[in-house]
Amino acid sequence: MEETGKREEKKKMGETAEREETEKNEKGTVSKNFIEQIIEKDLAEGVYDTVHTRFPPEPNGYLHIGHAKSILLNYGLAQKYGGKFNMRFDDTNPTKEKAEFVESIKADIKWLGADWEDRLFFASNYFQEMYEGAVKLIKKGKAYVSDLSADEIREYRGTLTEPGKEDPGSRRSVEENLALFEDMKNGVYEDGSRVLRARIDMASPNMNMRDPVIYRVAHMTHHNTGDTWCIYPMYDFAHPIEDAIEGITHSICTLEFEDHRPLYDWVVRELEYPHPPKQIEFAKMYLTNVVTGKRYIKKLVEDGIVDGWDDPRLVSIAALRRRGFTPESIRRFVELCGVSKSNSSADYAMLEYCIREDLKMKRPRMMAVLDPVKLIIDNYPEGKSELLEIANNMENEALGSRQVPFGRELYIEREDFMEEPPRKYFRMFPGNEVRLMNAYLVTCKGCVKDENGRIVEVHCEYDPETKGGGSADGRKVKGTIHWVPAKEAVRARVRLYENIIDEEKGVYNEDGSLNLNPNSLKEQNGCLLEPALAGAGPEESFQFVRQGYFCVDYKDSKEGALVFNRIVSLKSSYVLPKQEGTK
RNA sequence: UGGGCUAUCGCCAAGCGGUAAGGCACAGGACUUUGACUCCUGCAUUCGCUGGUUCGAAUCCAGUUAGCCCAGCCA
Repeated sequence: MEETGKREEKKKMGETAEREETEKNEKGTVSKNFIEQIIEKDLAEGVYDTVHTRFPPEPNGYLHIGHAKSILLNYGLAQKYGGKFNMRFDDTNPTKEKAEFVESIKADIKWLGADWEDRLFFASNYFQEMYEGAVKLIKKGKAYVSDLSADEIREYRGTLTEPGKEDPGSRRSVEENLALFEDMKNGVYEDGSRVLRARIDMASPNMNMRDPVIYRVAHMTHHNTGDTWCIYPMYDFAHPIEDAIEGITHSICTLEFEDHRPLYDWVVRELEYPHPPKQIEFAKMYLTNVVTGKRYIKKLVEDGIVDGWDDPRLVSIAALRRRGFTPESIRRFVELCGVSKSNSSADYAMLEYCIREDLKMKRPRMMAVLDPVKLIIDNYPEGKSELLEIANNMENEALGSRQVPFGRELYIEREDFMEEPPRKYFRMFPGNEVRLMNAYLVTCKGCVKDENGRIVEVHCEYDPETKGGGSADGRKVKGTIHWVPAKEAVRARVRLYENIIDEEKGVYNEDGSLNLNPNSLKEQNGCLLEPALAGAGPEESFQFVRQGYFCVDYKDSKEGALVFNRIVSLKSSYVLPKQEGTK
């Protein structure tokens, strides 16, 4: 919502300043991105009277975070200007497309929250109109059938610095072209033997304008049209037609298509579409140090390094979802990144910020001990136990509370005890008093080790007057640590992730292979959770107090055998000194 | 070496001739029953570089450098 901000003008600046003022929203975002500026200008000047965008993926793979930006941009623009957003599969090349991807792409986009309502389209449903468009071009003398092989076409095209040569097919008559194209359509020719080219300018400095191929022969079953066609339009010819048919106003694509815009405009002009759509290019944006290449991910899967396209260390939409990212967090991320024309790549820290921000108030904050060591409260009566009522989220009462059993024997985090603490360590060490979160103040009395010197028990004494964690006499403790009851705790597996890429050295090695981080996955098996977590269901997420945000893995987690993925750790300004110990 | 595009803080990004927004990250400090959160504070005399125009330039002009994209019958 824009703030109305009708304040009287203290400045004489007039409208400009006032308008800028009203652009500010609560989040402090001030300006419009360049696409919004173009749209508003178009609307103001009556170039268009509505906004209609689309997301046009080819169904040839899985969507990743980079696509999310395009999806959300297109959808967001339609929303913002009260227009429409279409979902369209750009399936003009049957050799690369599969129906299974159609479904996964739809699922991902739905999950992200982009709503195409009833406007789900396939470019392949426009093949007839595209064919007629091609015939129209031929009749206008703007297209011709070429006999050149792919290699010859490349040769004839010239180079970046030299103009191309005329294709011999270019001299054919309209009638001959019509007949030949008809034959192409009727399956007379083999794949690759003939193509239809647009007649533009073989000497153009823009390679795309050197009589581009607009139709090719491919005897192949199409996932949508089956064997109806054996000629298929090329992207450059098909896309503007698709946009024009659907009444798209602003056809947003990425920077690499800038050189294609003259061709896009040429097609729309030659085919005389009354309301020409406008192509606008923006810079796609990625995260630093992530893997998105299909080949690379395929290899990671084959090598057993990841367990599929949705491995939580990957950044496909499915992987982000499995890791525990929310649609809201991704939307926020895309929004924070902005839209521009300069190639850039965002810090992963920005994404982490977004998910922490989203989950902070929404999810319960529970206690889970990842690396447990037993804590015994020597002066707590043997056999006694009590139920503590603990708020699920101290900053959000609406999340209610749960009960946690408390007794003489608990588990705490191994790293929350040190026999010989370094400076500024204010967790448990002999003689120190700390708070067991929401329970009691306890004073550490020492520990018991096994024959290898490994600590097996930590001992302490509690102050019965401090139930709930507060002290009657007002004394304060520096440390508050989390715990779980020994008897009632629930076992779980927890996966801790680091970037799959070794960030020090970047994504690729010199030989082009991936520079993998061997520690990208660390699985902890004997984690202990407070009992309230026992019923956590698939994709449910929690803050594990002092540890981070975790999400139940929907693939591997089962009732009684919970598996959690760490979405992101909490920020921390404290670095635990290196422990030399039994490892 | 042809054409297109881009250069503003470590990472994003506003700015559109009137004297460098904001976010992330980072660093201090306050608060704290999460070393979290929250809250303060700090963080580009300078906009790739060089000239020019102007009272005034990140914004205009000229030149220069760097990066990205284009020679698929891929999208």
